[in-house]
Amino acid sequence: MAPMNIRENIRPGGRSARVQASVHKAVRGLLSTMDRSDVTIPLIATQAGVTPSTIYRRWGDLQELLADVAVERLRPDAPPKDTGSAHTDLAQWAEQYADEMASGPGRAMIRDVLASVGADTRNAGKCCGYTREQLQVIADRARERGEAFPDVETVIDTLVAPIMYRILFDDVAPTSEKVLALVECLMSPQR
Amino acid sequence: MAPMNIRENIRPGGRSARVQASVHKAVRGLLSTMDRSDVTIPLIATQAGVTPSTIYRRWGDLQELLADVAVERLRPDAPPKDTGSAHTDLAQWAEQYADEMASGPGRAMIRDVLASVGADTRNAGKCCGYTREQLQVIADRARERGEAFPDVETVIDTLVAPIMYRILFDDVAPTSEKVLALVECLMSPQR
DNA sequence: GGCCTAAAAGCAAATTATTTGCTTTAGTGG
DNA sequence: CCACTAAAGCAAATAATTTGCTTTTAGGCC
Repeated sequence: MAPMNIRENIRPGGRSARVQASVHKAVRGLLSTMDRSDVTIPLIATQAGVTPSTIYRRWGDLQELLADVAVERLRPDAPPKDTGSAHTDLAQWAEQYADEMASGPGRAMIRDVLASVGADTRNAGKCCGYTREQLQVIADRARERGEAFPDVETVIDTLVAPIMYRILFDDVAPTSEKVLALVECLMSPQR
Repeated sequence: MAPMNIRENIRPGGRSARVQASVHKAVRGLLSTMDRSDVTIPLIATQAGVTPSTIYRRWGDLQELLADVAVERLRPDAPPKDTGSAHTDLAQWAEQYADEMASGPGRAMIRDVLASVGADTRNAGKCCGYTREQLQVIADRARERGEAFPDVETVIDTLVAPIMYRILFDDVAPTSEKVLALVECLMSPQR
């Protein structure tokens, strides 16, 4: 009933860390090979060289585990590229964001993250947080350069939210033109 | 493996329709009583007076069934209220939409809908379709009155998407002021 | 280093959910 | 009214999940 929560502080070299790593790796491997509906906890356990009960006790159920893996994969590995101006920084970031999120694996990861209910793990919140951080980097860079740049929350409302909405509900990747138009609308002077 | 798909054409008075109705009713009843993680297919089957295998064969798994029920509950039961002007029509609709979607049951239903993968049932698409229809009614009314009104897709990008994004990823209901500000931005003359 | 402790993992039995082959029933069209 | 088909029931087989208990492991302390 009450699901597991995933501990935040795992000593880096310890057994917990090794188990977590091998389970995550097993999940990634299996998801890349087979249909998600065929991935089960006993299967993952076998792949990871771990007993199923370990996974049940640590993650609670498949959904939480998939969400945990997805959040990690959705974490950006680098700050947005510095292209010389805030406008092009944002445009480039947005195009990449839209592409990644609209891809098959991207969509699956978003679904996994949203489907997990875990009130304390706040998976969806983490993803949103990553996006905010990335946008903040662009915003800070703009300020250093003395360029005008809208509030990060405004960028989320105007640019990120529509991209995500289309992907989630319309099952459509916004075209590059559409994304650029949204960026334009955000960065154009009359704001 | 290959999940069930839910038939579109069920003869109204038939046995299928009765089974569907009693299963849906059982799901709604159970969801209102207990935690969603305690709701299982055997339980629903018992409540509905049906065998579990019937549910498995028709819906495939719990997720698909919950999504099926959720889509039905998310369908608006009436067109948006006619308040005399497009601006107020939209404001009123948006506030109600935000409230409903941000409520506990609303969020749960959205999650259920998004979590179901069923490529042919297109649950999320249906929800989005309902929203479009509602907005189109407001737009048509505006046109009849000779009022200016933005494109429905623009309304989705500017108003609906941010509301939904905040609910899904930030776990926050947009405040009434925020919603009204978005409406304002959409309906203000400089667009 | 060796011992103690707590946390996490393994194991296996019990429970519960899911799948499946076959039978029965209800609705439809001749 | 009878035959046919689609969906439901039933029950046995399989698979997943939970749980109590045992074992291992890493960290802290002499």
